[in-house]
Order: sequence, then structure tokens, then C-alpha cells
Amino acid sequence: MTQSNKQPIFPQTGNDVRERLIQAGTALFATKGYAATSVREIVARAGITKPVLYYHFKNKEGLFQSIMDGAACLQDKIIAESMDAEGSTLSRVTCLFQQFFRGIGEHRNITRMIHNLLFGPPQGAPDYDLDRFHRALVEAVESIYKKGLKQGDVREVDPSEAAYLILGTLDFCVHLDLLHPEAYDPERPGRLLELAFRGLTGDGPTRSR
Amino acid sequence: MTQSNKQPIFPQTGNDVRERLIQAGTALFATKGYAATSVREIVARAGITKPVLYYHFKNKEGLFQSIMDGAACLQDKIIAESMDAEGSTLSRVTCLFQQFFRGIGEHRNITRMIHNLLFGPPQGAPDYDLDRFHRALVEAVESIYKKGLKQGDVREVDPSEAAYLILGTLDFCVHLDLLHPEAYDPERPGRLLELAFRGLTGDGPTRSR
DNA sequence: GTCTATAAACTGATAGAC
DNA sequence: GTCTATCAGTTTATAGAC
Repeated sequence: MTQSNKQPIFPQTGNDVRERLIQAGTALFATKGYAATSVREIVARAGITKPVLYYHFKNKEGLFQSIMDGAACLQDKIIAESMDAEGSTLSRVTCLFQQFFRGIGEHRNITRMIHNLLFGPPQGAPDYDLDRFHRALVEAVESIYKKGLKQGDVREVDPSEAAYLILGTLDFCVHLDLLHPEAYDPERPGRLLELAFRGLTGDGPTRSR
Repeated sequence: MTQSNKQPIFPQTGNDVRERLIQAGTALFATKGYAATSVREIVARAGITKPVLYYHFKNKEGLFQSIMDGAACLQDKIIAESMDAEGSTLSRVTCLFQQFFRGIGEHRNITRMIHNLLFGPPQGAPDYDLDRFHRALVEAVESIYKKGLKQGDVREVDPSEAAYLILGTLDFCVHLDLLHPEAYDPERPGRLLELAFRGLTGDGPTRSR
């Protein structure tokens, strides 16, 4: 037994070898992809040697799994935080968007890595329930919309359809952010969301002027 | 000089060795990614041997470039065809969507490959102006929307913003299609588009009932 | 144009010293 | 826990026969 027990998903201090390997692996998997990243590169970036990786994780795949588990945990946390918000449906969705984009900003590499795996080729990466990242978001937005239906401040359309329209705008903003980070506009998600909601919320704000 | 002159991007007959290599490469790059696909696999799938690939294309990268050039040509054709359409802005965008999804259906592998490269990791793939696929779509929808502004059947919002909302829905439909092909719904793009347009076109259809 | 055979480099992973 | 040294397998790519 190389390890006495499971290590925490998010190591506490963060400067130990294990954390350095997580960081290096995330950065490289994110920019080059799983298959194109060699163990040599990872350990070189982490400033250690190969056997250290095989000691702390079972192998390259083990490092990958640990990274993904951490990401799943992170997304759950972000969504959970924004589900408590009160107010109109639009403001609640906006809150989710803000939390989401804050998370993206703070965890750029892991975001890019998930995004790559979700929308890119399997590229030889180990199996993982990638769909959970998609599901979690759909369920969150559906849940918000359903509450909106009860509140009566949104149109009577299939919550699933509404969620797709809403997530389409979020999706596109993330894409723009990743594809053209130089043209990043923090106001854009909110604007697009409002644009989408003018339809969803009926002729409310539209009537003015 | 191994080739007397440039071969056409889309080989005429399509059963020669070159075309088989293009098809095999596209299929494998699309499902496994560039880095994770070996030349051995490509030539095996094409039913030939390695040196044949190095004869017809310069190398693995040369095959990739040829595939991408073909894809760019294909997208331009699809967009051009749907720009001629007449009618309301909604119907024109719907037409673009239909053409686009028809193209996706008929050229599934190349679509997936582009999508992977656009939204996935570079995965060691050669440089390519991937952004042109994004730009072409944005410009097309912007152009349609601008005409809509002149026609007066859409709201006075920034055509770029409108294009983003519209393309967000298209984007999300493509994602759903690739992620959950079993749940494919040919009516969904049209429905989401209508949902988005209820906002964009103001309180027109909304007023009824 | 297509083949067999092989070169040269790189890959993930491990043994064993410290 | 971390190292050096090395293994066996795979990779891209080419030389040379036909």
C-alpha cells in the first residue's frame, strides 16, 4: 500500500508535490489534451521526476481521475451556492451565470480541460462520466425555471426547452471566452441573458418605450 | 516532385487511394483526435500501407491540412447557398439552420472533427485558422440580421449580440446532437430559434392569447 | 505507386539505490 | 519519498526493392 488512505480532493496547503502534479497535469491536459501530453512533460513542469508521479498516483490515468473528481466537486459547489439565491427568475439565472463565470476565471485550466473533454474528442482519455457536467447545469437551470413558473414571472414553455435556450447563451459566452479571451466582455453574458429573457418573460420589459 | 500539381480539394470520383485516405483520416481524427490517431491506423483503415500516405501527402500533417481545406470549402458552400433565401428574418435564419444541419448530417465525421478542434484541445494538431469556421457563421447571421433591421422585422439591437444569441442556440443544438445523438430531435433547432426570436421580434406573436 | 523492412525517437511504466 | 537508469512497446518517417 503506497498511501495510507485517500487524499483530500483539494489538498489543503497546496504547495506539496501532489498539488504541483495536479496543477501541472491540469495545465497540460487543458492546453494539449490527454493523449498529446506525456508523463515526462508533466513531471518536468511539476519540477520532479517520473517515479514521484507513479508513487502519488497509480499512473497517468490516476492523475487524470483525481483532476476530474476535483472538477466535479468544484462544479457542484458553484451550482449549490447559486441555487440559494432569491428574486426574479432572470436575476436567479444571472446569479448562476455570475458564479459560473467567476469559477471559470478562477479555475481557468480545469475549465478548459472539462470543456475540451466535453466538446472535444475522447483523445485516448480514460472513461469518465463527462455528461454529469452537462446534466448538473441543465438540472440547475430547469430547477430555477420551474420555480419561475410557480412564481409566474416566466412564460409557460417546457422548462427543458427554456433551459436549453438559456444554456445556449452561457455556452456561447464560454466559447467566446475560450476562443477569444482578448475580446472578453464581462457584461456580455448579462446582456445576452436579458436578450433571451425578453422572449421568455413575455412582453414585460418590452412594452416600456 | 512527387505530385505534378495540386489535387482538387474534393476529388471527383472518390474511390481512389487519396480519397480513401481522406475519409479514413477524417473518421479517425474525428473520433480519436489528431494526436491519438496513428498513421498505422489511418492506412490500415484505408486498406493501404504507410508509404502510400507519405507519397500522396507530405506526412500526417499534410493529410490533416487537406482535410481541413476541404471542410472550409464545404462550409463556405453551405453558407453561400442559404444566403440567397428570401422571406422574414426568422425564416432566413431557420433556412440557414436547416442547411447547416443537413450538412452536419451528410458530413458527420468532418463536422465532428471541426467541432473537436474548435472546442477541444489543440491536441498536437497542426496550426490552422480554425477561427474562420466561427467567423463565417457569425458574419452570415449578422448579415441576415442586418437585412432584418432594414426590413424592420427585428428589434433594434446590436446585430453582433443578436447573432450571438442565435448562434448560441445553434451551438447548443449541435452539442446536444453530438453528445446525445440518441435524443436527437429534428424539431428542436426550430423550436429554440422561435423561442429566441420571440424576444428578438418583440411582442408580435406574444400578444396572441 | 505500392510494397517490406527498418531506422530513430519517443511513450508509459518500473527496478532498485539512497 | 525521491532519485538514476532502463525496459518494452509504439510512434513518425524513410530507404530501397519491385
